[in-house]
Amino acid sequence: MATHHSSTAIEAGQAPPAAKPRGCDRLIAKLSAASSLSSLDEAAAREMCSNVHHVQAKRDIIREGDTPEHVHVILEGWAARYKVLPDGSRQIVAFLVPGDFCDLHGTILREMDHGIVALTPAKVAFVLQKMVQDLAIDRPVLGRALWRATLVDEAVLRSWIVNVGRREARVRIAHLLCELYARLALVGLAADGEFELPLTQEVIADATGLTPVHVNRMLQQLRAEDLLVLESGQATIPDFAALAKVAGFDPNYLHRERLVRA
Amino acid sequence: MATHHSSTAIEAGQAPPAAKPRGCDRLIAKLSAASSLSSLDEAAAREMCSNVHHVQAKRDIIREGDTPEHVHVILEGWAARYKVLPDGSRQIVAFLVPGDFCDLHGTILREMDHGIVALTPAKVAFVLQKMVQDLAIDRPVLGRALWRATLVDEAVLRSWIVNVGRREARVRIAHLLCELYARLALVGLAADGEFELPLTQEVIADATGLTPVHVNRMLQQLRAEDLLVLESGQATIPDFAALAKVAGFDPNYLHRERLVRA
DNA sequence: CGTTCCCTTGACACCGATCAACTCTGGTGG
DNA sequence: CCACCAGAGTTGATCGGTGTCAAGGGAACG
Repeated sequence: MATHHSSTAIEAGQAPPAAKPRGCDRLIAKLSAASSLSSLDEAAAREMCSNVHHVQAKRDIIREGDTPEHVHVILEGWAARYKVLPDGSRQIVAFLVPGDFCDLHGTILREMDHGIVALTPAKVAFVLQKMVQDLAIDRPVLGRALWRATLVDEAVLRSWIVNVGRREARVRIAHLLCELYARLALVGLAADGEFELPLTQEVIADATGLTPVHVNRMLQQLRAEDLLVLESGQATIPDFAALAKVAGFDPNYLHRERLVRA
Repeated sequence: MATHHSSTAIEAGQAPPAAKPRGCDRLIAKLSAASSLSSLDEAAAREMCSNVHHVQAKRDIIREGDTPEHVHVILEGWAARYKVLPDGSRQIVAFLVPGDFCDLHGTILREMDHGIVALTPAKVAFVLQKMVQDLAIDRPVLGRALWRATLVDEAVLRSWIVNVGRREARVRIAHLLCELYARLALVGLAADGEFELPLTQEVIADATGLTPVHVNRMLQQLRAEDLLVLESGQATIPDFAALAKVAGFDPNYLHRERLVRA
């Protein structure tokens, strides 16, 4: 059900009449984070969002082994990259939020080496790979922004390796929360320490390399320390600096030139 | 002590007279893995290797926070990407072997979010970023190969998250060994189950999220199972299929179109 | 009003960390 | 030539963080 993304204060104030697909606003916010886009660039980005599909929660957007013809962009909702092991266990290797690309690498690498699943009902733009390639050539600023997004994704992957490799459970979860807050803030989906967090504890477990049971206990601990408030999919971080300190969170790896907040 | 990279059968058969810097052969082997390079492309790649520096073991090639002016390419020896945590512990997030790029992302991202350290004495090509950028435009096939290399690196990062997140110690190490073998084979530095592995157990520990003590025990176990032979920096995998089975190793994520071996 | 999904709790087992010592090797210098 | 030293590998004893298993509770949904 469309419980997530009830319109926020940020979205309000726009002309309500024309049902303009504001999903792509997130994409544009993200792409213009480094270098501001010209109106032509922005129009091109908007055109990418013209072919929108709705995906149900728990449905795969792409499967491992697929050779996608489109580049997929998350416009609304959450998704996750994941790999499954022979024993059936799952490791989530990235969370995808509005504005994120699922498979920009599909333009160069033939086959998906992992799957992408919708964690909530989601709106996903399907962009023909050819269109992306042409765009990258015709609009170099935009092309560069696309590559930039890929490289930041890579930096996030490195950060995740550190997270699962060297941090203990409680800190690991704290770091994940800090990252999600920072990334959501960048696209206007988090502010004042609050954001929607439509993740089950099992999903968090699969992302942090823990078990759901232990995630539960660690979340309780974070709540007991007043570092986190969770209620019905809404997360509140009362004191971001405090949480960041516990997590050892240094946002430099997100490469936000335009700072959102410390 | 140039103990590593004693000339192999593969390297033999070339004209020995001119001291041609064959370090770049590894680079070319890697870049031509997907699409064969024209002689012009190859010449361009060779030119990238013209400015070679020697780096001592344990010296940083780049530090976190640096804004490099060059793209660095490993021509000989091993290096590692790493991040250090507030408590001083280190997590290695990638191994770099001959043919690998240290910081192709430097052309787009300003600041390094991690350091790169030489694990052995190494030869490193310093290429001006501008040269790389021009090359990527003038020689599109080569430019594409560069991006391809970046995307494969990204796939390897995902694989590492799975490794530290969901595999137990022994299997984790086995998987790392499989990956290294496959990658080295691609550039002609591994064959017949043998390759040089100049890593201390501490380094392996930092890469797998374990302690040196436990790495030691797990390596002993792998040896006791006849899955691995280690002697003075030389690794032998008597039965790759068996090790791959233990590791749950599926090389698809390395995106080798030109298969080296199963 | 039962079913399903998710969160929660407790008892217990175990993998891997920690701490500390010892060996072995190669290198260095007296 | 031998004493010494530093770095790497090895071993054993013990501790603790997470996993595992199992059961119960609560909210949303049909």
